[in-house]
Amino acid sequence: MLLASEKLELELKAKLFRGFSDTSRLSILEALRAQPLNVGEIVRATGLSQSNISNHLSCLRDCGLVMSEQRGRYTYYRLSDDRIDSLLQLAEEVLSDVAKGVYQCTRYDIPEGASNGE
Amino acid sequence: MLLASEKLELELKAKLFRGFSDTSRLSILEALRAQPLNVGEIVRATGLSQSNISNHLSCLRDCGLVMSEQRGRYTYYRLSDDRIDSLLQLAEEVLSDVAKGVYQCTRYDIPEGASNGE
DNA sequence: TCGTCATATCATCAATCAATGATATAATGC
DNA sequence: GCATTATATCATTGATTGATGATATGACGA
Repeated sequence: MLLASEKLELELKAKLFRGFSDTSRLSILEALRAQPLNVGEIVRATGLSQSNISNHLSCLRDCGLVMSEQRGRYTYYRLSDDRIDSLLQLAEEVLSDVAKGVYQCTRYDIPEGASNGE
Repeated sequence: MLLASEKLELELKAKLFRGFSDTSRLSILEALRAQPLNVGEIVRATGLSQSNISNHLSCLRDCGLVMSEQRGRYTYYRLSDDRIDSLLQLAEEVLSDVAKGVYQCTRYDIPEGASNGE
């Protein structure tokens, strides 16, 4: 059984991870790893729709994963902290090493450029 | 725009994070951080129902976050890798430091020496 | 073999979530 | 002011997900 404070911690942690748990948000985060971008740039980088991006960005902001800054009519977004980058990095390592099973589950056979390019 | 292989990587990463993105699963993982436990012990540690736990455990196993080992009629579960622990650790640090906003969103009123200033 | 304990699975229902298209706001330049 | 561009918000819809209770499986001891 959990104390209220522990429960709250769990909820926060879950919320944090939920920020990472969607491919659209992940691709936004990946785009932002390199540099801050405005929304239009993110749209172009990810190929997702503007409203979709905008929705996810506000989710990411709520989760504390990104910060935004207004410049004229552009809104620039960046990762809120280096540790966000570290988390993504660590996840990659875990994936490539530990979760071979996950890879196998969804193994693909892509010659190259197969599957419609989107 | 993403290549197919990048898209797959994103999906795997999202799947990995999804394992962490639910309070029930997180409390299971937290329980397992200290030591391997069987299902009944996890049920007692978390206060969740047996079938709920069992469902989440199979999800966690599929995601590669935990491994199971049969011993008689008990099934013991443990974290599949130290980096799972590191991820949880890092998430805690990010939370306590970066995501003050998240804390504020859900501020609670713990009497003793809880909140840092601001 | 029978009864019991430990765990897994299944079906169902409710809740949450993501994508979309339409529209709103707000800054800019003419 | 008006048109344009950049971004945010909203409502709707479909999909995914989590909790639950019931039941199934499988190991163990009597």
